[in-house]
Amino acid sequence: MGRQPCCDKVGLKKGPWTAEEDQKLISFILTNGQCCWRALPKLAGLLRCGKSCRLRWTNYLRPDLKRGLLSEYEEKMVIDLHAQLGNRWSKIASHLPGRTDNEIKNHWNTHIKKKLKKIGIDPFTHKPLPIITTEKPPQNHQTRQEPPLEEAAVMVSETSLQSTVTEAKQEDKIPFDNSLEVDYNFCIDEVPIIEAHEILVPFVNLSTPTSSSTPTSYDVESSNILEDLHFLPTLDWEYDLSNIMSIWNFLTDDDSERNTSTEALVM
DNA sequence: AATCCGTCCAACCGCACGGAA
DNA sequence: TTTCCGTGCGGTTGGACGGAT
Repeated sequence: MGRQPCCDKVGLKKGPWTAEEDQKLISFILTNGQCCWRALPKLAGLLRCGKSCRLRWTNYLRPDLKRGLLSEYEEKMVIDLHAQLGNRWSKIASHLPGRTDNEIKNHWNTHIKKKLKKIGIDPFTHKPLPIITTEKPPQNHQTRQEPPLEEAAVMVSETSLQSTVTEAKQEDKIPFDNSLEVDYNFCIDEVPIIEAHEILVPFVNLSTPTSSSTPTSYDVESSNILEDLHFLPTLDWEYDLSNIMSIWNFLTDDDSERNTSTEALVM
């Protein structure tokens, strides 16, 4: 049967938005609120499809958006959330007030992926990348003795990942995929199941507005995330977060500081 | 100065999902 | 239950920009 296109594309404008178009969209939404996106362009006098208007609004014009590069803290959150949630950018964005899924996705693809690769971590699995040597790889992986330092560190994220996937299967009805169970490669019996709201609460607390006009801003510098997370049951959060911070030092430190970070990983 | 090349990011595209009829 | 519509989501694209040659 085929779906109808979201709008009649004939005569509609594509490409970058002009300041005039932006102004029309902003003033219409501020006056009338976000109504039916399909009808909006006509009502607002725009030669755009509704989808384009929605995207422009949510990704660029919304007044509560933060602009500019992600802070260090936000990047750390993105990495940890990606380890838990995978490429579910909208879910990740929902934990970062004022940031859009598109923005986070772009930042991941252009910055964070490179940083992770640079330190030998696969950005897709959050596991160490295979070490490239001139020798042939051993036939039997069980002969491997010690995991690289990064592997020990990223186990934190894998733990979170497993619990979140388990939860997602229950709540979001993700189709069960046996390959997931195999890939994570650790015993889920040892992993406490954490509900989503238990994970989110500390970050929600952190987002206490610092000014009434900017409800999405929060004072990252003055927050003590370790203290905020202590209420969580059964997990040694201080230890785990210290490891996360150590991973982050790998991402942000220059080479002269890297040895210090390495020491932190083996504590 | 000109060209090439890589990076970044706004915007587009197609699919999936949920709700209404 | 089925179909249709509106919206959301994630992957991809294309153009602007800046640095290297």
